[in-house]
Amino acid sequence: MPLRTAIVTKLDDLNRQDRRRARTRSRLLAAAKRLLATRGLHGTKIADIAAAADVGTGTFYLYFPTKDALFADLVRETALAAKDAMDVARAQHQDPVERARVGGATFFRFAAENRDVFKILFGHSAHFDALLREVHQIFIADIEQDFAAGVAAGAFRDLPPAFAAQAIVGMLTQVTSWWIDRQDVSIEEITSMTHRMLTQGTTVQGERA
Amino acid sequence: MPLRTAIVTKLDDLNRQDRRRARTRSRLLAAAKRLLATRGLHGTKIADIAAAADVGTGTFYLYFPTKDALFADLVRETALAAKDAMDVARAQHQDPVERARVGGATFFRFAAENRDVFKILFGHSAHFDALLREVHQIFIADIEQDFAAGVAAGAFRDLPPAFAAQAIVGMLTQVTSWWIDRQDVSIEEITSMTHRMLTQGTTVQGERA
Amino acid sequence: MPLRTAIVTKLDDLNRQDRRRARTRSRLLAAAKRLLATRGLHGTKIADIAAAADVGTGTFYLYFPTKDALFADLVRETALAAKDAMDVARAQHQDPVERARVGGATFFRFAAENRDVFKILFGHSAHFDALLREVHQIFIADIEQDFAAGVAAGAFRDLPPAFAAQAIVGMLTQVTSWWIDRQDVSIEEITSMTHRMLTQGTTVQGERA
Amino acid sequence: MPLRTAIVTKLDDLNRQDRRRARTRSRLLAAAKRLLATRGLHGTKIADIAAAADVGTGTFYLYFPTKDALFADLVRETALAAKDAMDVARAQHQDPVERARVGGATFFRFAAENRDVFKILFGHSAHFDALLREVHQIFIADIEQDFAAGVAAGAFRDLPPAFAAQAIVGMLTQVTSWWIDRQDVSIEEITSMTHRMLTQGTTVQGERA
DNA sequence: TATGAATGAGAATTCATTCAT
DNA sequence: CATGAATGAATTCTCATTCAT
Repeated sequence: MPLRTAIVTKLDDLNRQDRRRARTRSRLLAAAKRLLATRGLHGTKIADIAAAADVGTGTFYLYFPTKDALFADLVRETALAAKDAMDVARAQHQDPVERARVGGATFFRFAAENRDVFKILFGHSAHFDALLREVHQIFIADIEQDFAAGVAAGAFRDLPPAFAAQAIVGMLTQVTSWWIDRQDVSIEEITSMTHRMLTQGTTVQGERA
Repeated sequence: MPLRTAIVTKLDDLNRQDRRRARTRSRLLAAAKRLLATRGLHGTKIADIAAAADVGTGTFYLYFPTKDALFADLVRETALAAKDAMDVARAQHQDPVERARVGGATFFRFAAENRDVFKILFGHSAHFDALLREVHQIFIADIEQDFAAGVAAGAFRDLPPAFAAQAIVGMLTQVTSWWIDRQDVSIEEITSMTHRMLTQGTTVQGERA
Repeated sequence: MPLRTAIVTKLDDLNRQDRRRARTRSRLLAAAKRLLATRGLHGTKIADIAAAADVGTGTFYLYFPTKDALFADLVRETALAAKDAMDVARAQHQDPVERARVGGATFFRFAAENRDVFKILFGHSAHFDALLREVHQIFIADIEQDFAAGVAAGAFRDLPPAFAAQAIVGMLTQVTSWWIDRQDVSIEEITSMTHRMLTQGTTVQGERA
Repeated sequence: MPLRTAIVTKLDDLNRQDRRRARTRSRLLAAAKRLLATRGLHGTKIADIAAAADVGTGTFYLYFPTKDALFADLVRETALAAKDAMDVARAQHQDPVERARVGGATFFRFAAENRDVFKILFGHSAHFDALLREVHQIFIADIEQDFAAGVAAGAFRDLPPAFAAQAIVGMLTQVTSWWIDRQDVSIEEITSMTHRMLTQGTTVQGERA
């Protein structure tokens, strides 16, 4: 065999190997995505992932050092892909409000196209889903009712109360979660800022409809 | 022993038993609250909770069938207490906006007074919490920056961008989480409603400052 | 109160106490009998027995030192009662064969009247009942078939094969069980004696029909 | 590597794996056999079996879901092996009586060669085995005495009373155990059949000595 | 490289028994 | 006497990770 051919063959082999590795890796990720979305991190065993990806248990460790590492890779890759999509969309606009709008729209669209991972990312990790929903519901029911009354009274905008309640609870809980281990912001400030933001919105009055 | 005395004694016994049981139960809940807040659910062993409550391991099982069950009770009881506090506060007012304000304020105050449980609720101790924060941060950083630019440009209200970003992400993610298993709302509607709510707020323009 | 009356009262009290104790004891035994027969020794918890007897858990220990002790009492009392019944029946007869007959008849009658305890005693203790039956069945099926063929060929007496197979297996297994940790009898002797006993019976030929 | 070789290697691997699994499984069974025979089912811990088989604790669970399952497999496999041996022996003969004889002889021989498992089967190691023996003894003592008297009186064949008592009790108890959950046979029939079988044996009178 | 049997530390869970009331 | 809450030693079982083939 001529030297040149040998080298080319060797390169081909390397490429084939690489492609093979990449394929196995994504099969593992895809299998994990499926299982994690339904069973949660704790409920998903490495052996299950390997079996679902149709590789041996040990093979898993040739691609990921631990289960957590795979999980982290999965989550990070998806988050970065979402961010990229949002960046691309926002780059089309200068206006801050417009940028915010397309950012949000892209986020939602991306979520729709990646339900599995988003369930892991933002939906709560399977095991306590039911509980968290149940607890959220306690607050949401009240807010929904109050919001509907406010709409009827002409005080609140005409948004579906079920939607508004979710949005409000989302803001309250995230802000709480953020604030809870900070010492530098007083609760009064948090209360007042959240109230302004919820009632009046982010945009300056009159500037926009 | 006269009959009357005997009956009273028996009733006393029942009450004593009941009180004793109630005491042990709350000691377990209190101990769990402490441990879960710092070590997370996975990191807290049942034996640890029992030890911290100063009871035997087996005693735990006289009150809760599993660790998850205790966790669920803890979360539920706290949520209901928060709801009660909010109900009391809201009952003082008729005006929908005012009711919303005191509701929120009470929620935040309650969170401040029950940091331990809220830390558990928001998973500030979970195993992969660091990862979820990291990922959230990816989105928040962008939004914060954009929001700051919008404030500078006079488009957005003068709210701290760090706060606003949290509030926005909270709303987006909760709405996503809510919508993700629903078929009956289109993503365009979600996008548009969320945008209106975020930019213009809940209250009808002009009616309020 | 006159002395005499006081003494009588005291005696009455003692008797009442005794009767009360006896009653509680039999309620515990009766409850245990019921539970043990269905769930087996291992599957029956002391707390269950106490609850079924409608007494407190601790009360159990005022009557029996351990679970095994109750079990032993139950079994021994029943066995001795059976033995007594058999003794009474046998005492009516001089003839060895007749004594054997009424002994067996009484044993069967007693078993019929004390199914629960007999299930514990001779039926195999619940947990492995199914397995032991399954295994017995392996042998019994073969023997039953062979026995039926032997009856058809005029070699064996006209007994129901299903019955005969049970009887044969019972003899084989009990003899095996008895012999298995003895060194003083050869297996050839066992084989030959068992065969003689099974084929020719216990009674001397010709003497009886 | 030529395709043929590759395939052969893969097959070899599969066989190797299979053989390895089979080896581990029998080591576990052998270890269990040893321990169960001496310590009984309850007294034998899974960790003990694994240790005795020189494998890790977890390995046990790769082969048997529970201790009971291993026990069941052990018993079943032994019973089937015994049945096979008996089948082979019986196949040599046409005559029903002869078939019965070699069947019994083979059963006994098999028991002698598999004392360990038979000890487990007959519970010679169970927790309350001592109790059951004690109780059996109550009946056996009487029967033994009566049988000896019957032999002396010339009514019963000259069989060792200790042996005969075991054989009789075995038949009685097995028949009882079989009959105890049946509704379709009267106790009088059972009594009479058992008596005929015990006294006259299975073979037709006069036809054989 | 791929495999899957083997590992064993670690956690959950049970329940006979005690004992303060 | 009666009670049933409390105990904790003892066991079972899981599953991430290793490694010989």
